Amino acid sequence: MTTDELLQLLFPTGAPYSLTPDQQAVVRHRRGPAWVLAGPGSGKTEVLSLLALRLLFCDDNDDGHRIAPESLIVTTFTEKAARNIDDRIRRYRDQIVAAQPDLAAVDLSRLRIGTLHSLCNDLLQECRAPNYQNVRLMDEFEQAMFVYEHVSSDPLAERRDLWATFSYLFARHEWQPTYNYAPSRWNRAEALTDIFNRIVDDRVSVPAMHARGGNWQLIAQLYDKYAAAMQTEFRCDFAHLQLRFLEFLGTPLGQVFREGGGGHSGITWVLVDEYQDTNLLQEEIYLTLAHAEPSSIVVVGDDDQALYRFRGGSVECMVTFDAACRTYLAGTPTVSRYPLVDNFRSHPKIVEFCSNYIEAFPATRLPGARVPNKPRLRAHSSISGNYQAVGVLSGTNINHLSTRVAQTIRDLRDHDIIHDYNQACILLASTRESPQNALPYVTALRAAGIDVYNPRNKAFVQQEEVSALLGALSSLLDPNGASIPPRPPGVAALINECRAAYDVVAVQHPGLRQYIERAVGIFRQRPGQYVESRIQEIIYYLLSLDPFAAWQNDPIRRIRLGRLTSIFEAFASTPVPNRPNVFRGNLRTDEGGSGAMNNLWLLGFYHLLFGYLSRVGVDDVEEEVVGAPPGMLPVMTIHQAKGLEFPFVFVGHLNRAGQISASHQLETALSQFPTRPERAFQRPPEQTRAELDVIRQYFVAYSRAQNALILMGTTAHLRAGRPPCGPNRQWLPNQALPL
DNA sequence: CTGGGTGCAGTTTTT
DNA sequence: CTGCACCCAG
Repeated sequence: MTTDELLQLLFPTGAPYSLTPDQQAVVRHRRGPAWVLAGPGSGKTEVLSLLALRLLFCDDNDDGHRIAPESLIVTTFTEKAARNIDDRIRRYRDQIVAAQPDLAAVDLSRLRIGTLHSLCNDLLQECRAPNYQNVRLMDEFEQAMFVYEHVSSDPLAERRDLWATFSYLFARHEWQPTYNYAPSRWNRAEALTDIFNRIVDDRVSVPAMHARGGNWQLIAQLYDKYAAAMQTEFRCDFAHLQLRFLEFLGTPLGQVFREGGGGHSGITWVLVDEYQDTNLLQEEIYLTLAHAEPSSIVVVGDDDQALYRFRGGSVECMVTFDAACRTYLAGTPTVSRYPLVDNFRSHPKIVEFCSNYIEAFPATRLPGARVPNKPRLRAHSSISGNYQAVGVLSGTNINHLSTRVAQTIRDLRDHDIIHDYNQACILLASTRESPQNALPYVTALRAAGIDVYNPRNKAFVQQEEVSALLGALSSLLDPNGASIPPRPPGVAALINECRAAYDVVAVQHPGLRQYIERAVGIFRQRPGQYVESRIQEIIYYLLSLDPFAAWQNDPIRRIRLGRLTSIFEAFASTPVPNRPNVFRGNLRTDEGGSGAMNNLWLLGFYHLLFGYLSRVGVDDVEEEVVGAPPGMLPVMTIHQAKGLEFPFVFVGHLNRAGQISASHQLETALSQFPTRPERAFQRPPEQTRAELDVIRQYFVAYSRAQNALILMGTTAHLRAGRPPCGPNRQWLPNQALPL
């Protein structure tokens, strides 16, 4: 099948939808590196999927053959986006095979498609990479626990003067450089975790840190200790997973994987979606994979939609992709540049608004902020009509504003402008239901009789079954609550909340209460001893008793309890240093015979487990289906809405200024030790980077809207004139919504 | 509409 | 402690 035949099959003449010449150019890309600059709603994922299909099914490729599925890597940043590409490829494949049954021989199960993390994990195991055998991959909580156990109590990490250099890693109320003591052990563990992840994601040279001496040398020593502990304990974190893969690519085995030989065909094409969220480590992986000529690597992204700096994402990788190719690739590669500027999603006024917005800020014109000479977006959707597609909704204060928003959405539904509440969406920086965040909106909406769908409200631990199980465990292991730490207050409050939740449940379920009382009695008779059972077994037993057993029949409650169990599992599986085969899950009773566990153990239990739950917050259960259930109005974070679209989009939190965060400061500090100096970026100052991050975040929010975009702000928000509202407010519509 | 005093609350995102 | 939101006086 030729490319022309493929396109004719999928988009027959006269069909309502066909590819534009710009899109076709990407699908027909022949060889070498390609840089696809895709604006919002430009069909970038579609184009990338079609390119993959062309490579797999068409025989008019550069070398006149179809690409073997295992020679093609298709990857992106989030699970959701990866599934999206996978679904599209499979759906089109069925159409192709229906028309040409002989193409059923193309085995898509061998296609390497997924997030980079999952590909690294799968490929390292498939290739039996020696540096990644029998390794347990740690999630964020396990990693922090691991650092707590193995690094944070090192005398080097207890030096106050060390932390004075990194004071920005601590919340103001946690620790300040003026204190005459070091930050708490748990705070140190979290700060070290941040630094270690950055070192790996940003390709920081640890030898250069050693050579610098002083505090940098201390950090380098602590990092080495962490890396060594992971080796001996057979653990790996997310960042090191990718580093292991990069190391593997440099070995002889890895070279066979890349370039073929011994029955393998090698990797010939690398397609990357959401490239604006790539970091330096990932960049090096992609370009190492594509190193050999003709280096067919296709990256697709929008530098204006970069959202993930906190995770090491460097928009500079997208902005300077041409320079990266010259650094890493063999020969002198020509980078083909494909702008996709046609927007198929939004009303022309919204498209114009978004273009004006992104160009209104002087910061976006600084070198390095955006891809040079990027063309403006062009409206190309079927949505039209001469109505006010972009408007402002304001109020004197947040409650007044929320009431008007709720009333407006109610009116949209009552007048059948939308047929279901899930055709509208409220986008906020944070959907936590606290007074500063989503609470006023959610309260006003519920008062107006609108059901709200807000799964990312961090309310997980507030759910009855979760707090009751935590409370039951606390009551079993610490019957009088004697070991509850008074500080930090948030942790103590959470523990007491959970115990109160258990008390309520215990009254109605004598079986549960009796089991716990019996267990306390047994512990009392065996002071100072290790207990036969581990904490996991106690939890499974508790789950077999009512009300937990009955709650397992409710699908949502069962998922919540499952999630809590896996958090316990992470907690319990952390090895205790210098004690072979002893884990946090092993229990030892108190010397005094009080029925409680060993006091030190309990402090860890409270500080680590409850501390984690109270500080980080765990999101409540989310539906697998994207978008809100029928009849419910979604309240979402902007990150969550990435890649989605809604007819009516309401955007709030227009007062969020660009705050310099720990990420920005760590990024600056570590950039003095580049592993690859030729890829060290000339970045704008921190304040400008922070401002650009906010501008981009709200660009994502605004470009979600199909039919109408409504900006929500109090008069004070709108007057403050900070991004995302200012400083040049010419782009703001001068007409408020009538109400 | 703006500036200042008072009072309250206390990041967010993912693998 | 700081920084914001809100309210009120001009």
